[in-house]
Amino acid sequence: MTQPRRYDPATSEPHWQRAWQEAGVFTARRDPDREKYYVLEMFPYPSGRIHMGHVRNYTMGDVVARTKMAQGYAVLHPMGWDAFGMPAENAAMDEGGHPKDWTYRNIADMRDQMTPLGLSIDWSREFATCDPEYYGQQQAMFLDFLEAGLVYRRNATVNWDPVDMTVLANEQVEDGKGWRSGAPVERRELTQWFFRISDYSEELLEALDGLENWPEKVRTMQRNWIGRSRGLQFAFATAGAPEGFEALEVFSTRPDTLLGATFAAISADHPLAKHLERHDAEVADFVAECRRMGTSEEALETAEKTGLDTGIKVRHPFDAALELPVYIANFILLDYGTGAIFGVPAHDQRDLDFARKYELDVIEVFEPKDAPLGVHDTAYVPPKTEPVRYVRPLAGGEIQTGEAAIEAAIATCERNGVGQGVTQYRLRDWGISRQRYWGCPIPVVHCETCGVVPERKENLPIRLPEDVSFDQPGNPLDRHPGWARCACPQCGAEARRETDTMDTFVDSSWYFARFTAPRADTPTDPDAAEYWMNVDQYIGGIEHAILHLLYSRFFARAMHRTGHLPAKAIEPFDALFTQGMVTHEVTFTRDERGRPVYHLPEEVAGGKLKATGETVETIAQAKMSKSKKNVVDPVTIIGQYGADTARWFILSDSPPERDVEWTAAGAEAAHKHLARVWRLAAEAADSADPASDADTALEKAAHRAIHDVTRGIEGFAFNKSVAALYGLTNTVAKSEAGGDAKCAAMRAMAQLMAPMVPHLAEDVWALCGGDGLVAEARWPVADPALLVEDEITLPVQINGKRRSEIRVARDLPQPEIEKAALADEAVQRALGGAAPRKLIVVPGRIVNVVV
RNA sequence: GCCCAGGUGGCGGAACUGGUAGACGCGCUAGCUUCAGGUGCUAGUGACCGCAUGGUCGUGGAGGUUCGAGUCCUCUCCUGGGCACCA
Repeated sequence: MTQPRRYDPATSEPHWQRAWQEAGVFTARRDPDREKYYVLEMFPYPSGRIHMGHVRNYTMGDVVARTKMAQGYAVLHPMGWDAFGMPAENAAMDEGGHPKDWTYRNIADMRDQMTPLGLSIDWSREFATCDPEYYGQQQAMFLDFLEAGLVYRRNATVNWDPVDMTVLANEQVEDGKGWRSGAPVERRELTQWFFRISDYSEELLEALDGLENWPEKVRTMQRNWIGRSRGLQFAFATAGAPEGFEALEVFSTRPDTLLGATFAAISADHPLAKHLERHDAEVADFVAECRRMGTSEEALETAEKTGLDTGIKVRHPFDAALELPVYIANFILLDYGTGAIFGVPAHDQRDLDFARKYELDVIEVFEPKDAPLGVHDTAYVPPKTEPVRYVRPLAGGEIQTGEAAIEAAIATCERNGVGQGVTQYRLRDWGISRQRYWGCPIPVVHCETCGVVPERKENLPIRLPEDVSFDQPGNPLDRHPGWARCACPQCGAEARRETDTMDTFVDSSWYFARFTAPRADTPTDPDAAEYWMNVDQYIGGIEHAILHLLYSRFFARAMHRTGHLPAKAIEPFDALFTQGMVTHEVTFTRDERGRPVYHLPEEVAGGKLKATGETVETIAQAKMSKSKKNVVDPVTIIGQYGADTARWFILSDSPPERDVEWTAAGAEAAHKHLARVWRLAAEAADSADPASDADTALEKAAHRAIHDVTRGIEGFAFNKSVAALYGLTNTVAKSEAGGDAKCAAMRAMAQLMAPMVPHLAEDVWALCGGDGLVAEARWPVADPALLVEDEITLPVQINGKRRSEIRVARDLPQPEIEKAALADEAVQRALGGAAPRKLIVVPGRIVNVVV
């Protein structure tokens, strides 16, 4: 290739992309002689446009993938599309057209936008979850799960929009109203399909300890989500309750506070509430009110706590004379515990708020060890590990921790025949039914004589019908004139297909396994799965910390149980990295009512609106969103500066796990730096300077960079790698070394930059005499002999404040260091002839003189 | 409301296991240079006091432990993420 005279990404980036493609460097190949490495970024939803968050995610994955390739691994780095979901249906409703066309068009567009980034992706493995070849295999697994007893049906509540006659997602509920209709949302019960993830609660919890290469915060979040708690379950005897409700089962994690109970409360969905509702108009009204609240836990917890006295009483198990009123309350969850609790206002804030509102007693059970209590508006809830004084102890000593008191209380209750200690989990079974079109059909058939019958595997995939319309409310599959009609797989009589489709989380719970054999005619291929699993490095957003990752962990276990994954893959992601968001400045003015009016960056200059000169307000860091007009389109940036500038900037500033703010100035600076590196390479190539004394220093700097950059990449601190490369650039620029030495340093630079800015790295490599493609060059290893410094600087502190420093040989013995420190002028002055009170020498670090 | 993070110069951030706070970059200032069209190079740049040697203060806030705290402990304020039908 003829050398261009300047850095010209518009020409060189497509050139090198063609060269990689021709050499087939990114095609994953199983190679028994090499160790494999599977890098995976969370696959995107095909919205139609890539955004900077994608660029960040895929660039990070690319850095890992390219580094591992250079280190000699057989790398699998695939890409696909999480293609089912509501936006496609919303688009069909808003703009007409078909979700399928919309989705595949978006996929094509996004692939076109991603290609210029020069990612090391093996595109031959690409698939979309809406491909019948994919979701057909998912249906096959569903049948296997069903047979293994991992799937069942039961009633569950959904958000129901009474005007649109449709089920709403939580995000479609705004302030308790449907987002399209504006009608108040109701809770409604439907029979739905569930995966038995709660059977695995304990295992999913315990296995978290083994996930050492996951962020601790993700493990903590999952631990809390699974929510194992030890408590007491027992039955209150009721008085004045309808027949069949002589006992009320309650669960409490704080049985030690039982003597402070002043009321009992049940969920609005509790069988007792449902019974009462049929005979009591007041209860019916209240329960209906509760059901208008929406189904999310957030909605329940933030709503004002309300209740209704049922008139029913329960007898206190340790004081038969004491009767507690039973309330129906809007903050009790049916799905957790037994859907009924006893309230202890003194030691639970929600219970206290409730008690104050309904003028119930507040009875203190324990108080701080050395102070009397007196609960007013704040419940006393010390950590369970803190010793407190029990003034109304159920069991155990007077002063004990909550933990000890709970265990003592459970033991006492069990001995007295009042219930038993049980372990509860917060984790609920995974409801996968969706009353929507654009999802994977659940492959079962409803037959009048045989009941619910699994579809035969040879009939899979059960394809979505193409002739559907979205101009009417409700589920198009339900409305479709012929699709649901079928023959019962068991008796052959006419039957009806299930019209629910699967939650899209199901699609994303096994795609990583499918990538190991994307065209197999079974869900997975045993040999491929054995070779490629597990994912060595998984990278994605922190917003998936709980659901997606927990579901995938469950799915991998279920797949193993049904023979689709080897035992080693039950924890499918060996290492996880959660990246931060890409944010950007938001600029806005205000309208006459004080509401913000957002402006595009190009409409603003110098803090003023170009059109009117009005001063704009700014928010420094906000998640990019269309409505705030602060989206930076990667396609624009690539057109302006090239992909490498976008990649370099997105890696350079912030640590990968933190948010990064996109700034125009930063992008500009990134581009200038890349151009500078290119110039230095060209100068080095042209240099006829002979070898000199400076050559060794430059070689040392290069090896220092090899060490630092490698460490940065391996520790997921790409920003530190970038900083080290800036350092090397400055050193080369100032170096008096000869041409050969400079070329050698620049070749090292090319290798170290290759994972981050692969196109520029090829330019530099070619300019400075590198062999072949840098993409195929072996990763450099630092020579330890070139990393050591002979002399070091030791800071000298006087009373903990830095006052001076001394230069000493690296391995100077401690007494010599002490002598050197005490001889220092600043130390002499501080001591004024006296001996130091104390002398602290931390070898290689610091000297502290205490006077 | 509950759970999980994060707060360091004008800005993004660095600081390994408690050991020189501010690496590296942006911006800014000054100077030099120029096939000024995304210039390039050199030097300086936490705040305050001082002519200077130097000193005082400084990692959201308040306390504490330590020879020494951005880092550990207690309390507190603010910002972000998740909360099971958004993906």
